[in-house]
Amino acid sequence: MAVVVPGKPAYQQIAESLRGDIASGRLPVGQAVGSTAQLMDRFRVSSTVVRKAVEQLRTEGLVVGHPGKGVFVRATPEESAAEAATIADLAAKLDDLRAQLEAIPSKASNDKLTSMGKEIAELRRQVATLQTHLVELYSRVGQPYPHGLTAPEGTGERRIRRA
Amino acid sequence: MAVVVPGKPAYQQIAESLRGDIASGRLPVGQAVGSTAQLMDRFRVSSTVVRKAVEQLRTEGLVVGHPGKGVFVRATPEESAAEAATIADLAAKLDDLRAQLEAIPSKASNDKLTSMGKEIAELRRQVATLQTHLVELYSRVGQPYPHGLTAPEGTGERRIRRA
DNA sequence: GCCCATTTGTTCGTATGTATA
DNA sequence: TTATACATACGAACAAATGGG
Repeated sequence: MAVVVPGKPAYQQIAESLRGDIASGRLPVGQAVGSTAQLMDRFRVSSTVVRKAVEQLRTEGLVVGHPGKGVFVRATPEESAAEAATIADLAAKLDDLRAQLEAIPSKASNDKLTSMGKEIAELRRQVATLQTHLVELYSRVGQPYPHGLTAPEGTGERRIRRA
Repeated sequence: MAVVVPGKPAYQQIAESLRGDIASGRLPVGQAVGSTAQLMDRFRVSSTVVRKAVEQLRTEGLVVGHPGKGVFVRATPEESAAEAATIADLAAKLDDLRAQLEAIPSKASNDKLTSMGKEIAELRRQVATLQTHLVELYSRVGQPYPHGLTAPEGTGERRIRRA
């Protein structure tokens, strides 16, 4: 029987317990962590404590809740820590995404996909817009935009110009 | 009079309001944000909503609470944005988006184009979701979204022409 | 030192709205 | 429609820390 002991908030103990289950694999990704009622009975606490513990795991990116279905494991603590990080990582991922988008038309050009080329182009424009906004977000937080991540060339005349 | 309107959770609205006050300097670092009772009277909500809003700011690292004294501003959103973990969501969605982009060329080679059209539609939906999260990221920083793109409709090109 | 009001943090119970099955 | 489940919201209570009398 899982039990909470005094000396530390109950919701933190429950969060640590569930976090350990996720890290050890007893709660694999995609598995439901159990409903609020089940966790209440398991740890012998009120609904408030259970929801607060689950909410903490949700903010950590470990679980995700779906109304009417349940709360499911989304990632392990290691995965979540790798995903987290700074805006720099986000910028790098976005740059990779843009590079792949620009590579698509060349691969699909040998086929009769010209109609879909416009769709791809639209996707590229949207990604380029996202990157532009990300650059602005950089300036607002006072961080320098990492190395020579250039603006998209073929999709527009957008120039990344930072102070 | 600060008032919460329906359509969005009250605790989120209050958190955004206080976050904006911190970002604008109306609540400088070291300043008390006001007791729970004061915020209850100011926003006309229950103690639960106030505590949940303050708790969110605390998890964001903007404020720090001292029992018996009060809750005080710890850092500005810009300062806290560097180590903000709220970007984890954005990074995860970018990973999913990139994974689907990698799957496109293979599908174009050994599959029909009909399924590829659905893939493109799904991609566009995810890019739209990404934009939404970027808007949220802006709000967390305390700055309004520069505007120019909202939800995607049709294939109409959106032109981002901001100063 | 002692009491007491204030304040945060935690916990309890309950109710409502919405989404899913 | 009914039942389940999460998210939000209401109110209340207690412990711990702070500060004033």
